[in-house]
Amino acid sequence: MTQAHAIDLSPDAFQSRLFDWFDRHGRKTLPWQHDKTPYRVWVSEIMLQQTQVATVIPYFERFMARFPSVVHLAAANQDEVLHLWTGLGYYARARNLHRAAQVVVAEHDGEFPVHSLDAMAALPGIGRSTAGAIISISTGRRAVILDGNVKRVLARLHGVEGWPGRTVVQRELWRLAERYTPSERLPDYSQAMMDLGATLCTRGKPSCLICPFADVCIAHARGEERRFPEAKPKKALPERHTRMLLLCDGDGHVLLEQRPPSGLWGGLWCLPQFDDDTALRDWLALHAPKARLDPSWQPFTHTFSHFRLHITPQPVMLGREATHVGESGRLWYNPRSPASIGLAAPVKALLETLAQHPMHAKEDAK
DNA sequence: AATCCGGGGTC
DNA sequence: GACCCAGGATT
Repeated sequence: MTQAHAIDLSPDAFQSRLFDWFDRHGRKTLPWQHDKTPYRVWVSEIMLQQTQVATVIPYFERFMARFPSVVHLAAANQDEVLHLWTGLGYYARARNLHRAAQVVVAEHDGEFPVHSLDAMAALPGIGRSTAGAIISISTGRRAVILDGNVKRVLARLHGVEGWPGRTVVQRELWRLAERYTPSERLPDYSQAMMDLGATLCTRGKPSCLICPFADVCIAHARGEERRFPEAKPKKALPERHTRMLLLCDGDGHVLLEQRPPSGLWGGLWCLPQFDDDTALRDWLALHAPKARLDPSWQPFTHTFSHFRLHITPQPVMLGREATHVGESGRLWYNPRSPASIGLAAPVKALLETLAQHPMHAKEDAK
């Protein structure tokens, strides 16, 4: 995690520009933006976790109509809470919401502990950022938020490198969020930061031309808005192995099979595949008992989005003897005069290799 | 401190 | 099907 330059913008100047933008362009009429009680703000914040505003609105209104207060919610059956959540997803949120309501009633006399960030964050489903949002928006007391929107804004503004899941990056973003948070207009500030991220400093196509911070934004100066914040590093892909049978007849034709219409390589033509050498030999014993196995070719790797496939090509020569391979979903392919069919990428590569180095009955393949 | 969990919308 | 989205809980 590094920052190339420090930007030349004091917290005062930052807040001034942000409020000016918010007063003109911020969202102020969302259902949870009037009557901003801790209860209503809490429910909205939980619903909005990992869920977009447009999706949440009708759920929020139904929820408030049925459970107007934390006492109503605490007294409800979990089934009914989940029923009102159906379609919103992440149902653990609803279970935590219900449990937290019962804790608030049982341990806090039905009042959210908004005077303690720690007490708020101790409630099920409420973490540091959500606690800060509830406190700042519903009470106006100074509390810091750092949700996905704020992370994106700050990472771009300061050119903060690294994935925000990493501790050092997270710590730096919290430090910046703390630094810019004012002591006045807290409800507007929290809302403005989220609005900026949600409507202007968006992930895909940020509207830098109308951004109040375009002149001081590190990411914009570099023309690299899309690089911030960095995406989660892709973890090592699972490994799988397969053997691909290059079954060649006396005319140099190769047996192909068509894949099922859906799934991996759906509908494409492919070499017969086997999990291991035994399965391949069993298949040959059944369909081409007189075939001769050549030495297998050098294994190579094909990478999918979700796993890596190690492929060992196994050439097999047929003489003039008859084979017992059915016709359905199979064809004999001539590598030197390719047909117009869909081929899986590694299969295409193997067939091209075969076209350049045809196997002969008495010659070992490479 | 890093990983896990997890559902709908959108392109 | 990949990727995104107002994170928290778990280990």
